Amino acid sequence: MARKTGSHSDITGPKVRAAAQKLFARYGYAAVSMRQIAGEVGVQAGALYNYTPDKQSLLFDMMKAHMEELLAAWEAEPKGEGPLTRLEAFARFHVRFHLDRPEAVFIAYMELRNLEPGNFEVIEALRKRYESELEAILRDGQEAGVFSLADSKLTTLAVIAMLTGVTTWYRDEGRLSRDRVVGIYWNMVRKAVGA
Amino acid sequence: MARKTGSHSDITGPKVRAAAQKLFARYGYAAVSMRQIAGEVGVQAGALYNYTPDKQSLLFDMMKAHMEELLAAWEAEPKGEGPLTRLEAFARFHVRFHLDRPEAVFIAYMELRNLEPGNFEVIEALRKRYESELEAILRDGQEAGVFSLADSKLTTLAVIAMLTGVTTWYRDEGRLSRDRVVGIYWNMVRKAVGA
DNA sequence: GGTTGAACTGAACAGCCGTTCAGTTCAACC
DNA sequence: GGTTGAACTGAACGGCTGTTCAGTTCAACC
Repeated sequence: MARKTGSHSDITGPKVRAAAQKLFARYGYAAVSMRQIAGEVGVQAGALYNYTPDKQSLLFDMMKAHMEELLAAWEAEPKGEGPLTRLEAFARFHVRFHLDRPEAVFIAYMELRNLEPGNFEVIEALRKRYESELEAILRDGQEAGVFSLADSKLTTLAVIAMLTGVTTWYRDEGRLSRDRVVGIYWNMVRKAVGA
Repeated sequence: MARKTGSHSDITGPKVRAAAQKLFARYGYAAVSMRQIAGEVGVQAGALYNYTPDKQSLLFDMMKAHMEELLAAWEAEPKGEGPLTRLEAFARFHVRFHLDRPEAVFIAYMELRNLEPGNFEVIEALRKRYESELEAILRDGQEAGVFSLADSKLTTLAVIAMLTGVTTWYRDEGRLSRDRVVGIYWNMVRKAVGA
């Protein structure tokens, strides 16, 4: 029988994940100990094992959730018609989504090598599925004569690298507003694909 | 009196740096132990301390050397006249330089957070000096009416992110030759800045 | 061929690692 | 108010960490 109050698992569980995300993003997975995470949450290290089977799962679950959220959010995004409109939707969506989750993004790009082989494959597959969304748009636009690309695969990776790079420097208190940054990135992408 | 043969320090020293670079790039600084590095070199862990005062210096010296090599190489690069020519020189140089040193580049971008504060500042300053080289070109081109930029600072970071991204996917055995890749990236940069 | 000293070994140091688990706490229920 | 069980503590496990250092090796020199 589930208790309503007095039960902390639905509070501590998210706290554990939040603490792990914060610390992994700041210091890196390998440099963060379970005791540090526990300290951030306010419990002893042993208590963490009520919420995760091990440290690796903490990383993997967080990365998997991030990638699935990314794919689901893009699927739910209104995309409009035609390659140019869809590319604009993608560019704006990508920058906004990444600006909203700087920690998760940082971890997703930095901690791939700390995943055990089986876990790595899962995340890698999700990442490729996302990349193929952009590549499909670029190929469609290329065939329709809307874009002018030397190589759609290379362009896909170059565009994603450029857009994702926003997280390395953007700060909310900064000189440029979010909307302005999103608009500038979209403009650069548009020009880069020759549209 | 320095011995000519029989002395291994001029062999082991570079070996240590090479092993550290290889392992840091593959598994990350925090995940690599001094015993692993020693094993790669073929000595015991204690012997490493003939070549570095500590593990942190191994990382810092390698990153500092990389950044200084980057700046020196760019300084030595023939740049030509005018913003467009200089931008082309920069783009081609950047991609080529980074393709030649995938491990050092990877470490320089991934291990910043594992630098002690004082060391971090040094590397950060070198990185900013390099970025300002590109920004100067972009501002000159903007003022000369050759480029069309929404924001020179943002464009600087976006261009560098795009160009550096090449190291995440390029493989020598791949579909596209180095020269072809360099040319495609330059073309995307050129279009992105509106030239 | 005896001496020197750079290079290296191998063991030890204190301390932290991820993980386990018997025992304690205490709100929620009967 | 006694019982239950989820949540958590605190100590322990073996093993690994970066670093130190007395002792060994051995090529190069006098």
